[in-house]
Amino acid sequence: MRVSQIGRMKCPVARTLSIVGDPWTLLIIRELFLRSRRFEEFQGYTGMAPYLLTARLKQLAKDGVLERRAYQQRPRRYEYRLTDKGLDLYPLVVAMAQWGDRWMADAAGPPLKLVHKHCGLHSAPGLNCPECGEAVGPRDMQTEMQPVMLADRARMWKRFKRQTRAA
Amino acid sequence: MRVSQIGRMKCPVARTLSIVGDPWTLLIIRELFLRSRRFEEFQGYTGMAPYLLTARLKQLAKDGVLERRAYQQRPRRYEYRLTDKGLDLYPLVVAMAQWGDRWMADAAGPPLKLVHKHCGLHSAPGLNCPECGEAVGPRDMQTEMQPVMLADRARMWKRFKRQTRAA
DNA sequence: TTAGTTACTTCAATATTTGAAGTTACTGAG
DNA sequence: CTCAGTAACTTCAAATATTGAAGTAACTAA
Repeated sequence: MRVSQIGRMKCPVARTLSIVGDPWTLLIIRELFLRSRRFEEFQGYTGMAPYLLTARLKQLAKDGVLERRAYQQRPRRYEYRLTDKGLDLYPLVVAMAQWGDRWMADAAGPPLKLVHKHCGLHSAPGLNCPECGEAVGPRDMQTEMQPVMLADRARMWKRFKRQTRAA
Repeated sequence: MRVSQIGRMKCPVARTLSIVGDPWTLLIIRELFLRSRRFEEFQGYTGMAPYLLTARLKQLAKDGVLERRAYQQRPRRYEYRLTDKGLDLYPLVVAMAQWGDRWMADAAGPPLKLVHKHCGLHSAPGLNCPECGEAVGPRDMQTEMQPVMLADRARMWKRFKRQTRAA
């Protein structure tokens, strides 16, 4: 299977990966949340090749994660901004930031602080149940694959077994 | 800059990306949360080439995200399990699943349901402030880059400007 | 003896990424 | 009017990574 086919899986994680499952793409999204707007800023702060940056920005615009718009005419210059769809990636970025702080920290301390504007708490937000408010981890949740996903996985498994038998 | 250098940035998001910023890697992690344990399962349910799977599993074990251990001798067979470091990626996976459900859904309905064992709620958990309990989005948080990160970004910007001037 | 299982490895063809350099369309200084 | 500067790209060849198909190793069970 090709990377480009991942989005066809009947799985919400795979579908998300098909759009933001690439390190450069996620760095661009980080930059957008850090308020970078321009091509040059993305290039400078991520270090990626301009060719790749162009390709990724184009794809992200196509996917509706960001919007490209001219911020001046003559010479025409563009800026890039997160759409609502893009802004909704916030939990994903926060989850990455938290994990990095917890497991990849160095002596210099956390490079980034998140402050809740309302209560002033200096700490990263965590996952909570919207009903009872409790903090949740993997042990607290039961994962139930629905028929559509089970069928898709059965199909993949069958295909895999067919292929290995053929060899 | 190369993808392999991303982890050197003084940014928790970049550091996390250096370990799980790859679509195949994240699919493996999804599988682990779906209780897949064996090489064959990863191969079958992700569709990835065995060569790549070997490489990714080796790297993830090296990074401490999962553990490889023999579940039988003669013939020796291995299984892979998330470590605490790996289990702590749960918010990331949940964030991807939620975003996929919200923005990439199709008529068949959500492929995956998460049930909070304690209160029985069928819904995905969201990001909340650990202090005041409020749900938080990008507008509710203030992002403060610390000196170590600002310095690193200044260095990257300078390098970028130097390079473009040279051309 | 033969087929089957599981966990890989090898390889050549194909695709993507990288780094360096070049292009376009302007503005503002001298 | 010319020349340096800026922002946003494009082009290209070389290096690197992925793909799909096939093969291997070490067993077990019929």
